[in-house]
Amino acid sequence: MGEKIVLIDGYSILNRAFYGIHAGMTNFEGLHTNAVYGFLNILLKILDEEAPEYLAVAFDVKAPTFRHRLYEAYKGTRKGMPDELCEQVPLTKEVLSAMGIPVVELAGYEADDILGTLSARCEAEGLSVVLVSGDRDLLQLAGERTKVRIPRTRGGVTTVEDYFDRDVAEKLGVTPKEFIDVKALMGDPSDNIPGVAGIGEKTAYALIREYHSLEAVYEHLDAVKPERARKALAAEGGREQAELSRTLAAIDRDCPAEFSLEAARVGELFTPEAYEVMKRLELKSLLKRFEPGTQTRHAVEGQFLLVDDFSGAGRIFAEAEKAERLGLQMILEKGEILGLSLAYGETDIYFIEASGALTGSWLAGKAAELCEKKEEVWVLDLKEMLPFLKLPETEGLYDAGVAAYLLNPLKSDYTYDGLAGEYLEMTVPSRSDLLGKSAYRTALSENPEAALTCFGYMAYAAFAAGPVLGKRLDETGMKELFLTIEMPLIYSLHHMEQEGIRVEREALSVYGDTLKVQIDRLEREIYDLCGEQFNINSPKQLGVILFEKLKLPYGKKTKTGFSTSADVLEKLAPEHPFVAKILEYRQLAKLKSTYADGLTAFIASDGRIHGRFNQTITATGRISSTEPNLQNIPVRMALGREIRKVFVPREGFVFVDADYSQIELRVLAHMSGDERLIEAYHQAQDIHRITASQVFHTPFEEVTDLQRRNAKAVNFGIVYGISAFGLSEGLSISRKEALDYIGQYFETYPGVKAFLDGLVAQAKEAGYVSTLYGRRRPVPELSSSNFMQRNFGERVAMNSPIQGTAADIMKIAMVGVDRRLRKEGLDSRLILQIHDELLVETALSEVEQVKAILLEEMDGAAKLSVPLEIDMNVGKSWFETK
DNA sequence: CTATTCACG
DNA sequence: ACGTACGTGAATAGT
Repeated sequence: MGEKIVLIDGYSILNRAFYGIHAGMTNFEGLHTNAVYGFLNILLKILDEEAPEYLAVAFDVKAPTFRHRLYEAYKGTRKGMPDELCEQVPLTKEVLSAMGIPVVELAGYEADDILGTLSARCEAEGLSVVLVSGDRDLLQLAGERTKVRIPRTRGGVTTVEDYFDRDVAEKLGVTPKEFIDVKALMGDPSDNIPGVAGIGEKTAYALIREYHSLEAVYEHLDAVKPERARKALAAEGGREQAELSRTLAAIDRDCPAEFSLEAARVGELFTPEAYEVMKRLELKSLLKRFEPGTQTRHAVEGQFLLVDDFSGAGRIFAEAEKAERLGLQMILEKGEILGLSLAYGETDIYFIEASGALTGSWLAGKAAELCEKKEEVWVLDLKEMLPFLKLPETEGLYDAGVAAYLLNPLKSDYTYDGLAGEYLEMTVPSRSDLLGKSAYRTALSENPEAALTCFGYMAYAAFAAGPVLGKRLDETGMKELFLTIEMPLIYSLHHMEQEGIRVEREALSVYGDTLKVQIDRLEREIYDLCGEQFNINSPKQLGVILFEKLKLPYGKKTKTGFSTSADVLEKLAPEHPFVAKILEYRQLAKLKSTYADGLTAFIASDGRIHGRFNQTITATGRISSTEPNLQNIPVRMALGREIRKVFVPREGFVFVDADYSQIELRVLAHMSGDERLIEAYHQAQDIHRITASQVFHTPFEEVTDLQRRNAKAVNFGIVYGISAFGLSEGLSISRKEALDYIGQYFETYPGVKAFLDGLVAQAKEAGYVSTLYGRRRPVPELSSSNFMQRNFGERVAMNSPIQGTAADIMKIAMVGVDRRLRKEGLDSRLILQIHDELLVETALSEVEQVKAILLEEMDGAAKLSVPLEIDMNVGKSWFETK
């Protein structure tokens, strides 16, 4: 067995990678990195599979080649490459150099020629050769000991087609050498080579299959069928064109490329230099493989077992019961149970498929049993599984995703592959690597091996990462937060999702119809006023009308043109009656599309909307609401607020709504320990008025509305992480005046200033800030070299502990309220949380009891140095609870 | 798939 | 000189 060399066509693989992977991928400095990422993924995959002794990458040089001299219109590789791709070429070369992989280039020749030449030389030395390119032209180089590999990336999944000479013959019906003559006849549209006019791909292959060469085709021209092809070949200049095309298509296998085999010997690829480059490019999922000193572990996927019979399942359940720790994952899709994955040892990883008598509900029952019995069970996304597990709060059952969220709330998701990479130093294929975009059910029948791998890793990642997550939570002081707030909260959120909220479909539809009438009227009026029709919903078209046609003065500009946002338009309204119409149109259009029509689509068959409450989205610890978002139902404007009339309790129930009054400012008072601010809260209800009184040195009763408004804006500013610019925008005053207010505020409340300064200092030193309950938010922006980013980091450092602590308190209250409603056997249920507000659908007979529970649990959630005020309202709709 | 806009706390 | 208030999600247009 001889040695092996892998030769890669750099540009063509970059090209494939560029178009195969979402193009928006950039690093912190804004450099595009998607092609580099894709290139490296393909490179590493090939290296894994081939384990070659030698490796080199060929690139085209941006200069005319011999082909351009022969044929002027020749297009070649580097024409028409987008800038986003061009800029990644030097990055790729940098990575390759850091990995010690030689790059071969030669002016006047294409990468194809280099590959052709090097493969010929290496073959002559007895090596086997692997050529990697995205370009099928290379098939002419396939040989007995030369394999051509063509990777394709589709939807993030890379598959590779492999060709030895016999594969070319088998799949194309021509030999690699004959392939050149096929190209001579058909030309190559991508390189602008026309071939013989009138001969397409099909005919070209048919001719060469029959006659085996261009010469032979012309020797037997009289016999050529069909007639159409014969005429095309015989046409004037046809043969000359074919000869030229052949010269252009033929890869030069003897060009003067400089190459030393010894330099191409594969050494340590995962060098510290390579690690540094990866880090700079922020190719995070690749980073692990480059981490100095750590060896990537590959789990043995072959040991995952698929089980679909009772005796197998029974044996696994029995074994799982004995294990001390379990990773468990129900595989769910569209409300159905497809199966259950279990992992309880490094090699005990199983997927039990729901089929036949081994039903989903039986599996769910067994899974629930395990969760209840076992001391330590780790899962991913418990909330999604609860509708099937039907478990009450269960000790020893932990959500690895939620744990990982606490450890780093900035990640976009908490999927098994990320957990494996981050907490197990293990590179495992992601769902999309394995299954592409196909549904679990489809994958299970069409690609059971990949599906098994995917499902197995889910349970394994939870199983293996669990203890690591637990340890990290301990080390970071977040274990209690996890166990006493986040884990119980999963059940409360699940309950709210199950419960849903009743919506009057008819009333919502009437509301939408009313809006439609108004919108149509406004649309006509707008067209009349400007004398033409256009798409009012298009900021681009609207900008043209406003600022070019009507020549109104434009305020702000966005990256793409004029800003037409509401604050700009409001300032413009006095200039032209048209502007007010636009604002009104926008408002109504928003209400109709997002709320009237949008909400209707979510009304389930039980007449209720069951939205989702997400626990692992926000950077600060708040929950988020989706499908639909029930946390942004209109309330500020009268017309929008009307929509709340369609949210009603079921028969015999009312809504009890409770909200914390200014919880964030109270949290600020407590956390800062500022004595005057604390005292202010003990004195009066109206905190903005008292702030105004103290900051502007005015007796409480004499505070003007303007003073109060200003103080309120400053209070907001403080919570957001104060900046003079922001405050000046918020109040429409000069930066200097804003700075003045801030100065006065800090003079009045020096404790607040010290507190906020301390937060920024702590963030700079430790890299994160914390809430009162130990929840952390990393602030990586503070170490940025970008001024704007750093400023942002400072505001985040000031805001997150405040917003986050308020979120913690609300979570404690929610869990408390939910538990008590159930424990006390009430029919009333918590149905919504809107950051500082809870909505309880309350049985008429339980109103007083529920009010007491809300008050006790919300007030008792935290003992701060200022009182927690709670406002409460009862109503027959969400509109009435104000 | 990104940018813009706007609804909420 | 730089150029934004903090945290979200959904609809729409347009590349």
